[in-house]
Amino acid sequence: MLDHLLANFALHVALNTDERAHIRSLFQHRLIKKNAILLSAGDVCRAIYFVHQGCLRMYHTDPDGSDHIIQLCPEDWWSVDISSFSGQTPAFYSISALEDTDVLSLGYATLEGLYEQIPKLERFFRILTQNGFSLYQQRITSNLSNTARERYALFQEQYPKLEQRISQKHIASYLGITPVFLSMLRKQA
Amino acid sequence: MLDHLLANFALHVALNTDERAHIRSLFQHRLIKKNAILLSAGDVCRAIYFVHQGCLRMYHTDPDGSDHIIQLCPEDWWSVDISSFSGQTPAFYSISALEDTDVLSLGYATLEGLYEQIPKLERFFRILTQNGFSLYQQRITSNLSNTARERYALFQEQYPKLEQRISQKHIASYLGITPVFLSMLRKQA
DNA sequence: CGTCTATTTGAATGTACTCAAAAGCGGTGG
DNA sequence: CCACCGCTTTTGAGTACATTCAAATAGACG
Repeated sequence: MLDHLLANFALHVALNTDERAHIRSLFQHRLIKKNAILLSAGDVCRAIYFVHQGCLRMYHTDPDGSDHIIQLCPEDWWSVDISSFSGQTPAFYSISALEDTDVLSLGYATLEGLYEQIPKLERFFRILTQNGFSLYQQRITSNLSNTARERYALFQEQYPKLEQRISQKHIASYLGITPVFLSMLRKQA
Repeated sequence: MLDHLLANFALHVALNTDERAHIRSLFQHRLIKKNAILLSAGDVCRAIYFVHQGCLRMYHTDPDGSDHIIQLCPEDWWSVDISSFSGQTPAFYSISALEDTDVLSLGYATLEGLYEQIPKLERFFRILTQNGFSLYQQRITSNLSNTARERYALFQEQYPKLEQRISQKHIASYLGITPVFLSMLRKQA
């Protein structure tokens, strides 16, 4: 279970045996049942989550009551409301599970301590954040220049197989269209 | 000129006199004329830019030839194609000046060296990236849940006075609508 | 099974776009 | 200093993409 996590760290920084053992000892395992809520908007996001198996969604519920998914997190993705976590302030987003999901979590104080103990991790999370930053830029650009049909095709490329695992209404929410319209797109595809 | 820059660093990390002097010595000043191009898509983004005065835009030109602005950078903002810069690979975005603009630039190798010399800066840029990350999340959420009219109102709040400085077609490009439609929205406002 | 939610289908509507033409504005050169 | 050229903005008509509403069907879960 922790091997996936360590492999993820190894993508950007080299860790020795002691460091790996230390990191292993700090992450906590949690099983999140399908549809269970890991973070509710308004609460403080107290941990970052690494998805070992399953899938999380991070989303915002607007005043009309409709959800908009900002991030889908299948295996090996990190999920956190970064603004809430880094300032330990109330969250704008909620996080819930789309399938039964195994997550490894790391609390705020623990991570701040880790930055002191293993400064390389500062680098790791800077790079991780940069990559996410870059992905969001591409998504904005895609939302500005592509039609719903094109964005749907991109979703299928970027998340292969995920379409079979989660409901259409969640895909529609990620794409920024209505489930009704997605159904129509699929019919004509 | 460099005081704005140092004040920006001071927002997230504390620097001593020596460190400040060292940082001052490494940034280079450049004046970018209105409409001049600082980075062309396809080239490698070799530096990060801090805007001292004026305004930059970062944008993508799609296959149809239309531009989509991903970021507007007035005074005290940082601009860089992060993906191109961090991997020193060809850029997806271009950067150009919307007004005559004073920028302070820091080259790739210089920054990597700085991370070694002053590890606190790793922290600074992690936080800077986290903040940008969070802003992009909000922009995606806004694009998904708000109409063009609402997004225009948000733009006016988020960039007060900027509307008077740059052309409507660039505002439209940032909002993801056509200049024609923006003109119509303003008329009805 | 029965209930609840998700998906499909169709019709009417709305938001934003394209195309085209006119008007406004800014810079440049004579 | 004015006239001209090119680019931006405005205006209007017609169109396309995506939504809402409503009802029927299909699936999931206890």
